[in-house]
Amino acid sequence: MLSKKATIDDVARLADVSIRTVSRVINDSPRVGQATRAKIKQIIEDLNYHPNTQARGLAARRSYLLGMIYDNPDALYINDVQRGVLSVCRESGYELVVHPCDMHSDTLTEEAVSFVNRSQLDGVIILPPISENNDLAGALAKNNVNYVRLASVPLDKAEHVVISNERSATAAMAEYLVGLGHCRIGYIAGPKGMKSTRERLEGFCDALEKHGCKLETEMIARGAYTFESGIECARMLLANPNRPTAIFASNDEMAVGAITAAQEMGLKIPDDLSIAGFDDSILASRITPRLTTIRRPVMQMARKATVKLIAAVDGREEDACRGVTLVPSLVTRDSTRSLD
Amino acid sequence: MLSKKATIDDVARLADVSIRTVSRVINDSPRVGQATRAKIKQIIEDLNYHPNTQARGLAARRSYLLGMIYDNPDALYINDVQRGVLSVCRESGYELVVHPCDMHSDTLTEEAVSFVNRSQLDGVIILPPISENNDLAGALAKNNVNYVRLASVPLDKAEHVVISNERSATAAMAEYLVGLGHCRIGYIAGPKGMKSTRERLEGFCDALEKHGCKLETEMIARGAYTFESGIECARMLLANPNRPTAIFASNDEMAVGAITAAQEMGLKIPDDLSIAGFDDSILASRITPRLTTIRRPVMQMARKATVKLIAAVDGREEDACRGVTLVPSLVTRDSTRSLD
DNA sequence: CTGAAAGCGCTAACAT
DNA sequence: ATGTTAGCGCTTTCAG
Repeated sequence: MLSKKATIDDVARLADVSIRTVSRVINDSPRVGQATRAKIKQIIEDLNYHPNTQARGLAARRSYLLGMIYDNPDALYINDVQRGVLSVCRESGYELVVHPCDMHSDTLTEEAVSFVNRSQLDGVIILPPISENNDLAGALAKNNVNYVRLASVPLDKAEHVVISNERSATAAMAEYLVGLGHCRIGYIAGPKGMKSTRERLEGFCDALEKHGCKLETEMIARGAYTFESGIECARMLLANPNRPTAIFASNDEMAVGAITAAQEMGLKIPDDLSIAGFDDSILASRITPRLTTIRRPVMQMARKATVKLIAAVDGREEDACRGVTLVPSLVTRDSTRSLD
Repeated sequence: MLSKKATIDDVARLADVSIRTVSRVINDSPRVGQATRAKIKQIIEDLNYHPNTQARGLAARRSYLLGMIYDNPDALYINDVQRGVLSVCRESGYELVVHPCDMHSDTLTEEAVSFVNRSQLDGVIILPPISENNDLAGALAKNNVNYVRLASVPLDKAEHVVISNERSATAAMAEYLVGLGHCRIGYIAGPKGMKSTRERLEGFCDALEKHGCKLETEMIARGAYTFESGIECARMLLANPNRPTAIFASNDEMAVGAITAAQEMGLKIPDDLSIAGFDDSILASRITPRLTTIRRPVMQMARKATVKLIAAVDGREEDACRGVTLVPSLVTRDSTRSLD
C-alpha cells in the first residue's frame, strides 16, 4: 500500500542536492538557482512530499498552529470567527486549535498560558468577552506569546486588537429610530462591567440626545444578553404608564425576548411597538416579524485579526501594528416602523 | 523575565536521574520507584515544566492532536460537537484542530487526507453530512488514519461510527402525533441521497402505518433543510384541498419556515395546524409558538466518538470497537396540539 | 548559490 | 528499577 512517507532526505537524494537546499525551497528562501528550485519542486510534487510539521516546528521553534480562546454562549458568533480565521490560515499554512473556557474561572489566565505553551502555539486570537480580560493579555505578553483581541474599544496596543466600533453602530440605530419618529425609547442593556455594554449604551444615548431625545433612566433596563432577561426587561419597560414607542435591545436574544413579552401583553409588533436588536443572529431573520438589527462584520474582523497575528509571528512589524477598526451596519427589517 | 523554558534535561539534572526516567514519569509508564516518581513529579511542578508536544510527537509518532472534519450549515450543531469532543480531549491531553470544508468539492478526499498528514493528526472525527462519504472514509482507512464518523446508520465498522438512531426518533414523533389524533400528516423531507433523510422518513412512515395512518405521496414534500425550502414545501402541502392537520418537518429550519408560511396563510399554530421539527435548535425554543421537536444527544455522541477515537489511537482495541448507538428524544412544546 | 553538521526536546530499544 | 544512546525530520549557523 502506501510506501513509507517521503522525507526531506528522499527529495534531496532524488534531486541530487543537499537537504539544506530542499529546505530552502520549502521555505521559499531566496538563494536557490531557478533550475534547482524547479527541479526540486517537481520532485516534491511527484513524491507527494509534505514536510513534517512537527519536525519543522521543533527545529524552527514554530508550530504553524494558531489558537482561539473564547467563552461565548453564542455559537453563531464563534462559528463565524472560526471561519474567518480559518480562511486566512488556509492561505498561510496554519491550522487552528480551539480552546473554549470558563471566563469566570480563577485559573483562566494560568490555564490559557498553559494551553499556549503546551501546544507551542504561534499565537492566539481572543474573543469577547474574554478579550476584555487584561489579566490574561498581560500574562500572554509576559510570556512572549503573540495575541490579538477582538474588541469594541482600543483596550490594547494597535498590534493586539481589532476593533468593531459598536458605539457608532448603536448611534446609527438611534438615528434610525428617531428618523422613524420615535423619541421615547426603551433600552435593554447588557450586563454591567463589560466594555461593549457601555459602548453600545453610550453610542445610543449620545446620538439620541443629539436629536433632542433624552434616554430617561426609567427607560433603561439591565439585561444579561439572554432571552429570559430580555423578557423581564421588556415587561418592566412596558409596565411604565408612559410606555415607550420603541425598544432597542442590545442583542438579538434579548430583542426576541422583548418581542415575546410584548406579544404576550397583546401588543402587535411593529404596529404598537417597534423593537430592534443587535447581532443579526440567525434568530433575527427567522422570527416573525423579522428583526431590525445591527450586523457586525465578524468574519472580516476575524480575518483581519488573523492577518495581524501571522504578521506578528513572521516579524513583519508594520503589518502587525496597523490599526484596524471596522464598523457594524444597520439591517432594517419588519420589527420597526415609522410612527407617522 | 521568563528564564528559558525548562526541558526534560533540567528536570533530570535536578532529580539526579536520567532523562529516560523522567520520560517514564511523564508517560505514566510503570517501572519507576515510588520515591523517584514522587521526587520527579515535584520537580516538574516546581519548574513548571511542560513537555514539548512537538518533540514528543516527533519521537513517538504522535501529535496529541485530533481533527474535526465538517461541512455543516448548522453552527449550533458544530458547536455542540466541538464542546463534546473537547471535554474528552481535556481529560486525555489532546487538542482539537478544526477543519471545515466543502462537501461538494472534487478534492474533498484528497484535501482531507492532506490535512491529516500535514498536521500529523492522531485521528479525526467526521460530522454529517460528510460522514456519509464512503470515499473519504476509504481513503482515510487506506492511509491508516484513525477516524470515527457521526452517523444515523451503521455505515461502517463499529470501530468507526457512533450512531444516533433517528429512525426510532421520528417513529416516536409519529406516534406522538397520532396520539394527539392526527392522521393526515404532511412530511417535509430532507434532500435526496442523504441517509438521514431516508432514516427519518422511513421511521416516521412505518410508525404511522403501524397505527393505520398512511403517509400519502402527496403529503410528502422534498425540502433542502433550509428555511426557504420549508416555506415552499409547507405552501405546497397546505395548497392541497384536503389539508393536513399536522406537518412534520425533518429539521427545525424547515419547521420554522413552515410556521412562517402557515401564518402567512392566516393559519394559527397550533390551533389550525400542528407543526413539529427536528434538532431542537436555538430557534425551536425562541420562536412563537415554541416548537415541538426532536433533540439528538449531540454532545454525548461527540464524547463517545472521541473516547473511541482515543482508544483506537492508544491501541485499546476493545474500547475502540464497542458499538455505540444513542437515541434522540422527543421535546414537546406549544406548536402541536390534540385534535380533540 | 550550495553543502556539512549540529542540534531542537523527546521517546524507545537495548543494556545493566 | 534505571541509564545509554540512537534517532524522529527538519532548520540553521558556518563554510565554501
